[in-house]
Amino acid sequence: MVEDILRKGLLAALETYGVYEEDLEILLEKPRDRSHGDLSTNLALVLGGRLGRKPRELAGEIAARVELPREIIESVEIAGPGFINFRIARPHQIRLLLDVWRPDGALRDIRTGGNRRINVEFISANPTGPLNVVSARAGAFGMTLVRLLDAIGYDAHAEYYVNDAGRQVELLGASLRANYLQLVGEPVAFPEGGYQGRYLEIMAAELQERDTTVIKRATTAFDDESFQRVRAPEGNAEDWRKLPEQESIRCFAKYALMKILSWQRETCRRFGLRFETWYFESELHESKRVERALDKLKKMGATYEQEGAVWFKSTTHGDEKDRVLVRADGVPTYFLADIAYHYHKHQRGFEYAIDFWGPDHHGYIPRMQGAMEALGVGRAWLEVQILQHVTFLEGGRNIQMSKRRGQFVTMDALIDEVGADVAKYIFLTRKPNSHLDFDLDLAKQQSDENPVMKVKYAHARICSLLAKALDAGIDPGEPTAQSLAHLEHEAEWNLVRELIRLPQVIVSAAQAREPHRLTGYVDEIAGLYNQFYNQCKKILDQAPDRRLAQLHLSLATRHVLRLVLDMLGVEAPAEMEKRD
RNA sequence: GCCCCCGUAGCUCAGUUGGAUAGAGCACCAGAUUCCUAAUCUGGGGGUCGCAGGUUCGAAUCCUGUCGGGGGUACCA
Repeated sequence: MVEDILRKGLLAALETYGVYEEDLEILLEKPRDRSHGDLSTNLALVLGGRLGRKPRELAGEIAARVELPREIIESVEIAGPGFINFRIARPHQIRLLLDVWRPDGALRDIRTGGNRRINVEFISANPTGPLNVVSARAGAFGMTLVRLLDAIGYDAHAEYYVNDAGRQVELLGASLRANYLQLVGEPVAFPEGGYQGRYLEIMAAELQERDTTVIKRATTAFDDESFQRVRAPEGNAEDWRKLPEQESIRCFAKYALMKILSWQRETCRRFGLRFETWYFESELHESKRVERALDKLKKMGATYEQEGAVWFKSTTHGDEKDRVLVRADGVPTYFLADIAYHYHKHQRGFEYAIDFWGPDHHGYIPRMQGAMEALGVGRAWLEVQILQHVTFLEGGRNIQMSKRRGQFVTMDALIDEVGADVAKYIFLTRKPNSHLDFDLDLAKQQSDENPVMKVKYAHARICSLLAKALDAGIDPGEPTAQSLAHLEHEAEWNLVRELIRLPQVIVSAAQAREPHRLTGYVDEIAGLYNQFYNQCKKILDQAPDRRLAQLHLSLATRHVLRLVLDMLGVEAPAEMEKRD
């Protein structure tokens, strides 16, 4: 690493001032302004105050004293109030570019995670209806974060938690049953707070028309392992109808759950989301993990009883008030089930867990981390990322979403209308905790206002150029230091400088949990490539040396674009339809 | 009341964890195509970084206060 070489050289130069490694951290950063070189340090500014020296003078002395390999650092300059700027020699920049190109190069060096297992849980929507667009943002983030963590050497595991137990599922069953009874002319009162979406009416109609085949087909959709526990109840809707009310509701609920989960899973698949585990809450109850988690908390002395309920002393673990674990009527709260779930996550061998939650759950963080602390796992084990809401605009107007009223935009509709790629890309242009206005009209337009198109186009352009080269009998082969030594134009070097940042961009995006740095980066690359392409016209007509260098630069650019687009889950097309 | 997020160009947002003259896209103005895909490129105008203090060599960034917008604050799920 160039940074390491610089640090070493600077530290050696600092010894004369009695300043050593442990005294300060040497920061090296890419100056915003290119004329300030490739890397810059503020060290003289920091040290100036401490040593009672004028920063600019000190910088001059350090710059004169520092010994650096000429073939790597071409120049050392002082500038401004006392910055020391370094320029990386071009041959070394080429080495760095080749390092990005090679599979065993820089991208292997950033794999420092030691294969430690990290669980990343996202979406985890209630199984009471089709996934809505809010889940799409969580999906885009979660999946990209998983890939980022893998890229820096962790073993990241995508997980989806299914709340398939409890009241809401019962309510779902009751809602479907009411719809069905209505159809067969035996109307009952619609359950209070029930789910009124059209999807339940349609589901009821299906049950009425083609009972058993529909049920059978739906059941066979769940033949892989993590879904073994999802099964339709015996018989058909007519059988279920005749059962005593509670049992009847349970059958309808089971069926609805199965159907809805199959939709949700299919929607995720269409959106390019792959979960290694779908974790079912019902399993927590059946396996007695909920009780055991409670016992453990009791044993640790973290609970007390009051007014018939069991409370968790979350105030001693950083929460503002204590929370109920078991209600006075003996029913465990969701909080307790969540504790059991996360405790089991830890027991399953994950060294770290990241959860993506909606903004409505941010108040939940202290108690959840507090519970992990009380269980001896430690609060830092669980990291929670809050995803702010997305506002969807159509025709300049806000679309309000409410599941209860059955008025919401589904994730499927979003995929149908704007495409998974565009949706994912737009979601990933903002950091997770800021609000996002998603303009549906704009995303639908396949126009130049659509940011993903610029990047896809740049990729397609490179593919087209390389195909043209092959047609002309020019096979560029692999980039080499020799071929790239013929890069000349400023636009070419601007591109090189950005391409070699890839490893750092990946590391910083992964560590900061900010996948939007990838979209920013890839947009920059596409822009720089377009500038190069426009300024160095007619690549194929150039002298062989120049032509080869430019083709190799194009190959390297394509490599970087593909790599990043893969992480974003966005397709990199070889060609685009020409517009007009 | 308390907690979280946000406030940067006309609009949508970046701003490399405290750096040098605050950037990009869109919109607006002026240009570029006998050319490997113009979904592109070149140039231009446009700012009291909500406001006021503080911390220091240096603040859009950190601290305090304040104003404005959004969300949360259940023995709900």
